[in-house]
Amino acid sequence: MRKNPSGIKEIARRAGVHHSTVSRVLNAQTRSLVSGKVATDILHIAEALGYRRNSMAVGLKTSRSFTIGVIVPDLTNPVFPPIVRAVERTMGTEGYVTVLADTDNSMETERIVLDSLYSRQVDGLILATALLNDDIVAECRKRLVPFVLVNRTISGATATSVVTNDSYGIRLAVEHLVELGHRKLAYVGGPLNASTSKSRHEGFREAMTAHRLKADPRIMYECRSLTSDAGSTACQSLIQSKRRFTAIVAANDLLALGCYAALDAAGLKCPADVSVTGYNDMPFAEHFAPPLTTLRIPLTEMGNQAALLLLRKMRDPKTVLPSVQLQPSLVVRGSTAPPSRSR
Amino acid sequence: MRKNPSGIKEIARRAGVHHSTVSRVLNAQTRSLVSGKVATDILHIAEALGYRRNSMAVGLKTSRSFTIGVIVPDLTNPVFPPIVRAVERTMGTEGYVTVLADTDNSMETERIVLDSLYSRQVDGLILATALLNDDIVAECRKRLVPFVLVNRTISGATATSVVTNDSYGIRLAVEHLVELGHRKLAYVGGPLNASTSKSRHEGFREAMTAHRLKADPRIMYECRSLTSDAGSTACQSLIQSKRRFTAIVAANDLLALGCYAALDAAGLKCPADVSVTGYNDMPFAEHFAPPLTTLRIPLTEMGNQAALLLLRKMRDPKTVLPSVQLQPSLVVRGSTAPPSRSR
DNA sequence: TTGTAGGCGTTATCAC
DNA sequence: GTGATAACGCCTACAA
Repeated sequence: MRKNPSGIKEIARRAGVHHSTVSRVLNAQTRSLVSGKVATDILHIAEALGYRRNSMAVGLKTSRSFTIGVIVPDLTNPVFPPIVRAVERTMGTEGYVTVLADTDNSMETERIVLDSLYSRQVDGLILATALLNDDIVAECRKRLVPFVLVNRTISGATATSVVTNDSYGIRLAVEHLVELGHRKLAYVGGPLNASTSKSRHEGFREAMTAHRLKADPRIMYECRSLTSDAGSTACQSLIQSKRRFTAIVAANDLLALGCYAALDAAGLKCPADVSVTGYNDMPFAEHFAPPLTTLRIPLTEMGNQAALLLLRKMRDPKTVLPSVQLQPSLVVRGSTAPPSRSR
Repeated sequence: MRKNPSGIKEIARRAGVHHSTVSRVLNAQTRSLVSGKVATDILHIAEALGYRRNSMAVGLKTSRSFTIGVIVPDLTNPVFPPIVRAVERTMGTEGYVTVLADTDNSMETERIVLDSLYSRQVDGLILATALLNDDIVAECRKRLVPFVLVNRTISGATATSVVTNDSYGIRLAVEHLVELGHRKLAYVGGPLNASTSKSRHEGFREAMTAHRLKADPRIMYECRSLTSDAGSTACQSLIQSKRRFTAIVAANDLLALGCYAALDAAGLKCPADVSVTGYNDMPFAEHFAPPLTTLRIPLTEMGNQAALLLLRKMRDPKTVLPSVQLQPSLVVRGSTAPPSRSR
């Protein structure tokens, strides 16, 4: 009255061999140690029994779970699904399974999640949640779990990460607007404790300086979150400040969307009165009203690269892997136009 | 030279007790069996050692992994992230971890994924991929894994599922259009092997009949996939057919978006020339040009309910759980208006 | 080429 | 209340 009538022992019993032989056959690497006939026999029996190896037992023995964790701050932010999907797929082809965790932007739930993942013996981690100085990352290091950062990195960039060149991206946006004739550019950015927001912020200032324009801090906003609402609020203040501006550089598509709303509410037309640029080229950005001029970042590519790096790191934890930086590209659509004379 | 110097045995050694005692303390349920003093001692040591229970060992022993799988056809379809997120969160509070799998709409990868999940001893499954008669579902049944379907169900609805009332939703759309004065309604739907598409299709015909209108099969399309491209192609054929219609009922927001594109390409204005309704109220639908009139379905709620049902089923696999049907609600925005005189 | 034996970290069932 | 021991399903020297 065995519980699982399809374990390795059961197969051994039916094949009339010892279960260690079965084990060898069932592992591709050691299969060659077993005589061809016995091997095919065993394979057939296993097939007939619908045998599936018990990964918990394997994991316990080998202390490898073939599981990785990916942690995102908010899956409903359209940036993440393509990344997660790419990671899941790439890892899947190598036999890894992906545990997804959404921290809802909370350090505390991130810590809980991390604990849960550790206790599940994940072989590696992909973090899309890194802040500039991030305790969590420090802890991953201490625990010696291979990990790679994606989208954001930490200060000093001392961990291997896959990010895009954010300051360059913003520079492209600024240049585009300047070429259109804009001189008074406002900036609506995200929280400066994330590398992306920080680099974009800095990129904005540098690009302005490079064009001998002034990055006026009075028309630069730092939103607390990367949401449409936050962008809307910022843009509202901007309008109420009565300072002159003919274009808004937003550090994120959602923020840009918020700007749309605020402009609209104030009776300002985009792009006739005010041009707006976003960042990320999120899905469907081309369908917005107006279609959003923004920076495309290769999300799927980021996911793939991150997975590939993690795979290498898990294979050989000692190697120091180079970080990868991908290039954003400007996608010009309907939200930018030459400045209006009247502003 | 022990490998993991923070296992239950190490704690036992330091506390000068047997490791089974430690085990008892570390399990909330059995803690009361141990004397208070010993218990707190052990807890402290565990804390100091940064002890995390090894779930693989626990799983091997108890044959419960505290892991569930959620399988989606395409994570970049904006319907799924909110569902997945809700599932992950609800399961998380009960100590379960969520493995995400994206099948990319392929039965074959779904089967592979499923195998991988089985071998990981998942305690339950949430499937967002069900087709009307679905081998995969049949297999889950055979394997006796608790599962619940979400969004789509199977024919006969013989599995517990959390879905919305799709035919009712489409009826709302039709009624809205009829009230605006439309009589010639075209329909752009999805593949009929999914319950959602089928119910919406039927809902359309029923609603038309109920209003003494004809659901003209010559202006009803069945797209092969629920993508913007497919919708665009369908709408293109519709336009080229030269048949009269003043409104399009699309069975999905992405299809509706495709219709936007095709109308635009043909020089037709929405809603002035043609009204369009979608389905799902995907994120940012209100930002489209024009803002999309569509049916809102409670995605987060669906995820939560599915998780809750699964939790109950895992607790007691014998109970037959009732399916849940949620109601969609019409969100009227800018893509619908009274029909133009000239059409 | 195949069998033997021990153990991965934990829980469960005894006995003390 | 606590300890001893076996077992979960599998892998892996080592022996034969």
